[in-house]
Amino acid sequence: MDEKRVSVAVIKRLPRYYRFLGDLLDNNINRISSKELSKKMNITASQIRQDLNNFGCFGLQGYGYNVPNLYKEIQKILGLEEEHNMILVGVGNIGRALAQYKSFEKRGFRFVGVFDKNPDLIGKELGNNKIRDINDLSKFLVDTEVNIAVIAVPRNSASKIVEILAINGVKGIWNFSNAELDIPKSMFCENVYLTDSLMTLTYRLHEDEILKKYS
Amino acid sequence: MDEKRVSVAVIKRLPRYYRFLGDLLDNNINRISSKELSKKMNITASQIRQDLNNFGCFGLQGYGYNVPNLYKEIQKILGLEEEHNMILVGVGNIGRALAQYKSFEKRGFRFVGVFDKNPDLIGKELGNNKIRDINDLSKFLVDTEVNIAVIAVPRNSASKIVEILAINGVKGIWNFSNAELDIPKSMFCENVYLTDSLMTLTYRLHEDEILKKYS
DNA sequence: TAGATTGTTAATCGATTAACAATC
DNA sequence: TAGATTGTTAATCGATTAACAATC
Repeated sequence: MDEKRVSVAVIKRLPRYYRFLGDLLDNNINRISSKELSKKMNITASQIRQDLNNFGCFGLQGYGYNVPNLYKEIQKILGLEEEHNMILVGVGNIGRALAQYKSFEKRGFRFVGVFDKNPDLIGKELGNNKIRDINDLSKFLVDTEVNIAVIAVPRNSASKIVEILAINGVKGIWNFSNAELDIPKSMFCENVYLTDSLMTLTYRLHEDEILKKYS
Repeated sequence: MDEKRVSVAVIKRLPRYYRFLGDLLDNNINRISSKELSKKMNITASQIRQDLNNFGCFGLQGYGYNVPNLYKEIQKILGLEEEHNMILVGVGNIGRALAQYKSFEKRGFRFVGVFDKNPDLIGKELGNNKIRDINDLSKFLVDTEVNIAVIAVPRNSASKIVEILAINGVKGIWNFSNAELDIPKSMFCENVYLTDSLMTLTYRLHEDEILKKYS
């Protein structure tokens, strides 16, 4: 019944393919072989072909791949042809930045609501939205279809919000809080742990020293 | 000569261990076995022990791990005991959010300089910093030790900045631009591709549909 | 047709998990 | 000492790479 799942590693590479193909398009390159692309992307041609063949046969033997076509296919695979209604929960530094990020609109991501609990913020403008009271979130979700909730609240407020989202059928969470959210199986959560990312950088900066010490 | 490198997978898990151990500390839990921790973190106990033993023997047979001690060790491994001087390049939405992010200070990350090319912004305050002219970056780096540069400029301005950083001996780059930076071997770059992250989420939201289609 | 490059199967490599002796 | 749990070696699993027949 279940299709065999595509591995996380593959899925994480898809947006990168999409970016490189976009660049090729911008440069009016119409055709590319896995070998050429592999050189540009610094991965093996085998991996490219294997990755793509999880989803279909997009190439042509003896020719390679048609760039506009492959670009379009990956776009479809990534779900970028659909419109995505998003809400923002938590108008802090990060939340504010995301709400004002211009490129989202272009790609069909639209903030349809913005929420915070701070009375000083409620009613103020943010991007195209008036900031709403977080207490009205549940009510709002009844009337408006929302695909993705961007969570940018402090660590300990996050789980309560997930509950509300779950009850109201929001399927996707883009989590910028530092919390490890407990998500029902019907939902999907993509975490952006900024401090984790920064820490892996500081690790690398003194890796040699550390490895010498513990060896 | 070279120590055997620790795999990326392990390094990416370290900050997560650090977070969980921090929680345990907050709850005054002093001792934990790999088995208990594995249950909390939803990974295998084997993996925890394997991961940690890349860096040393932090446990005690028959007892488990001392939480404060292990926390401290991971802190050291991640390089969090050192102070980190950062600069921000690019005062857009994301840059501004990062510069104002409070938690950095607490953990020893300090913005010592903030740069942009926009004359309207130069001279204005951002956090504890006056926004400087990007043209003064090179000069600034001669006088000030900088460990990490946060790059939050548009895609096509990024590579020029990397050049300047490289010449002036900045070792770490935390890249928020959409560009794939070409980095000299002496430097380390941690990328935060926000749109990539969002795309993997939209992929998941319609994965079943896509797999059915291509199966 | 000859040359190129795919899609796909098979081989290799590395990471995760299991098992267990060492030892607190 | 008996029980628990580590550190570490061995087995398994999955992902990456290589090879090649199919085919444009």
